Order: sequence, then structure tokens, then C-alpha cells
Amino acid sequence: MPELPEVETIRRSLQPLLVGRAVKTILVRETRLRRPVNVRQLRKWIQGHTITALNRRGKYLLWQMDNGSRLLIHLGMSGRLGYCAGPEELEPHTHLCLGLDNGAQVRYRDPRRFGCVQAVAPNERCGLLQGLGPEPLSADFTADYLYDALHGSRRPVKAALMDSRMVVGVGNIYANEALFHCGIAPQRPAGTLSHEQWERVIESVIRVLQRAIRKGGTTLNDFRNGLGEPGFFQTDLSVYDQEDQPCQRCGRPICRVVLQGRSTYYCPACQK
DNA sequence: CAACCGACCTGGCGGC
DNA sequence: TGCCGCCAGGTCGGTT
Repeated sequence: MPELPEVETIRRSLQPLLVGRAVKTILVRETRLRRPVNVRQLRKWIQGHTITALNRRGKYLLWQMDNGSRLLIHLGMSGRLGYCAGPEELEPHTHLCLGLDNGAQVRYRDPRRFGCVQAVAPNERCGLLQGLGPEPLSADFTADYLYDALHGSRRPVKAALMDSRMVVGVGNIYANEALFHCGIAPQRPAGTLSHEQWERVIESVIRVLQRAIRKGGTTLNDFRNGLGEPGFFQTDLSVYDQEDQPCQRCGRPICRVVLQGRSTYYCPACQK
């Protein structure tokens, strides 16, 4: 479900409600996520402490606590975080409930259980965050960097964009969309792009992510922000899930192929 | 070693 | 109506 714009949307919706609040109770109803939830660590480092900031790194949400620890949450494919002001009925697949000092709860739901919830001790470096590439909306995401890093690479440019060691936060939807907007074919070997083409790729990635954030993310099925509200970027999708639909630029049908085991959409006429 | 591929899960949908 | 196969926004570890 969530790529960078969706995680950022959740972050922005929850931040004003969480910062300054203490986590009083932690209820873990299911520990079998992608990696087992370590309940002891959660109680030790998170329970009883106050949230000082809500940050994001790629697709990870990072709750900064006043003792220097962090609560790291990844939503996988189907994860949701929801703020409940009152004692609403628990929805299915609610694996974690964090009770706040104002009586509200933050609930983590994840039917497929591909997500991750982990407490990181103060000053501990978290393995999951090691080796991540630059943020696409930061000054580190440059054509120089990508041109050098992918020089000589024969892997498809789309695979490179979706590799979190290259750049974080770009998933299947936005990789497809960005490549359409800069006119580069997804299967094009990354090492064949010129410096100027990387500049256009970067410009497209940034623009599509920013527009998606402005629209509150893409709700294909079930994405909701922390307040339960959907996003609206799905109406702006140019190629993702648009097989056989006319290309916006040339009118020829959008093609779907499978690349790296992922559905890949593009216009063979407009993208070279 | 870069690059590919299956595995991890549940739910929803289309086809028969 | 119901069953079956396929597909899904993401990683990661093992294999080639």
C-alpha cells in the first residue's frame, strides 16, 4: 500500500495529535509480523515515555521518544495506522494498540502482516535503516549521484529506482509514473542513461512524489491517513493500472509487462 | 557480485 | 452461489 507519499501523509496527519503525548499502555495482539514483534523492548523503551517528534525515513515512520529511543513502524503492503479518540470497536487484524495519556489510541492494522514494529534503544543503530539511500526530496538526490552509482549497471532503470539502497520511498506506483513523465522506458538498462536523462528522471520523481503528497496519497483500495481519510492521487495516475487505456500524450494503449516480478505500465511510443 | 526469484500473508475480484 | 486461481502498494534472503 504505502509508498513515500502515503507514509508522509500519515505522518502529517498524526504529528499534531501525537507530539507531546505520552504512551501509557501498549497492547500487542499479534506478534507474527514480518519480523516477530519484541514486546519486551516495546515496554522497556516506549511505554511511559513522551513522543517528541514524528519523523519519516523512506517508508519508515519513526516515533522519537523523550528518552532517546525510537519506535519504528513500516506498513508493508497492507498496514494502516489509525488514531481513535474514543473506545471504538476493534477492527479485524488490529495487531497493536498504543494508549495515549489523553485516552486516545493509535492502532496498527495489517491483514497481510508484511509490516514491522520495533523499538530501537537510545543510541542503538537500527539495522533496518542501515544502507538506505538518499531521500528523494532531499538535496542528496542528484543526477551526479545516480549517474555515478549506476554507471555500467545493466539492470532496468525501474528496478534501480525501486531499490532502497539507491533512493528510498519510490515504490511500484511512483516508479511507473515518474518514468512515464520523463519519457524513459522502464526496462532501459540504468547504465545507458545520460547525465541529462538522469536529471529528467530526478525531476519527474520529485514532481510526482510532491503532487501525490499534496493530494494526500493514492487510495487504490484501502489506504487511509491517520484520521481515516482517503487520498486522491489515484485520479492523477497516468500509467499505473491503466493497461489498454489511451496514453495521455499519444493516445496509443498503455502496455503492461512484468519486470522483476512487478506489474509495469508504460507507453512504448512515448517512453524510450 | 549484480541481478533475479520465491517466500512471506490475507483479501478481493473475475471467471467458470 | 461457490470455488479457484490470480493479483496486490514491500522487503529480504537465498541462488545463479
